[in-house]
Amino acid sequence: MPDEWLTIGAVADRTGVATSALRFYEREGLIDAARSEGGQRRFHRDVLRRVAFVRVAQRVGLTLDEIRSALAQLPDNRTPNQRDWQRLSRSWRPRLVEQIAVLERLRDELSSCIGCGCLSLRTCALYNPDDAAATLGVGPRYLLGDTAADLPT
Amino acid sequence: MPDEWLTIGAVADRTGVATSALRFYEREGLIDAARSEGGQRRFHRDVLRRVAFVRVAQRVGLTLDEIRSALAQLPDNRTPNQRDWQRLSRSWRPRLVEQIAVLERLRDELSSCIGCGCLSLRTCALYNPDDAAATLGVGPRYLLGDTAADLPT
DNA sequence: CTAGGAGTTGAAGTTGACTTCAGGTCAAGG
DNA sequence: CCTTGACCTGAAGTCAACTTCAACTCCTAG
Repeated sequence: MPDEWLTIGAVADRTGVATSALRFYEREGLIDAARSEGGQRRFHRDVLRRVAFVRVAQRVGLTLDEIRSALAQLPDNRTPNQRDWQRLSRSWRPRLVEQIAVLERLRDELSSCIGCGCLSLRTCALYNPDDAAATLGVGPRYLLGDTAADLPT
Repeated sequence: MPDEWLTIGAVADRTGVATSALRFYEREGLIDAARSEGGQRRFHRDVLRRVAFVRVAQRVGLTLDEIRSALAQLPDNRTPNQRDWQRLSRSWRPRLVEQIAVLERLRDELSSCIGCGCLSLRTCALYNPDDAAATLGVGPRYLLGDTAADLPT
């Protein structure tokens, strides 16, 4: 146990993460802690960076499961350095880029759908997200069961 | 009850939404259904459009609560027409645009953070999302508790 | 030395959006 | 008429990511 350990409250203060969440993270194997003689948690300073990593990863959209896997790739024989953290977080970028693309597609489909009487066409890309770009002709299913009579004049 | 009602199974087939979800939506007041003599649900064709609306709204990121509120603005004395649906879905666009902006900001901060040794600076915009652009000087809190000694050489 | 704020545990609760289950009833084709 | 797949209900379960609770114990400032 290093000379300058942190209590759970100190970690909570510094990271802005509730103590209950920190205990939860420990149970989930995302962080770990030594114990005082009396059984209280004593955190190494490194935990601050780990917690920060977890929170940012969550913002990117990773689940705790995925975050745990990512953290497992850190070296366990030494304190992770800048390059270690970089390697992990660099892999988030494609994911973000993909998420942005999905939302942009949705935004654009929404526009064209507003023009087409939103949700009233069998082949509406909005309601048929999976193959929006690919299958604009005839889908495998008549999505809304509309007939030509349903369409606005 | 119109001549051409739909059973719950038919609605499920046409919309791709499970019967259990449809019953749930009815309980939640998102859709409604008449009943047969024997007590089985009989849906008007309009429900297809409503269900489609719900699913697309979910993709946009609305909660069922919000969707219920949106649906409440539809006229209840007549079948909603194209303009009615348009009005509702048009309001989604700013929301989507905002979501996209958030992700783009995150993406860009991630890039610059990779350059700065991700998660190691007190003022890291990544970990301090709320006022990322505003407070690049001195934040109200020393986020990670890092000192100059922690920074990579 | 002691008060009381900080920390401990395991279990249960929360939220959202459903799904699953048990134990029935309905209804349409043969 | 009968079978059988579709449908019914209310209650309970699921999942993720925590929070809350009760009933303690620790530990440090005064």
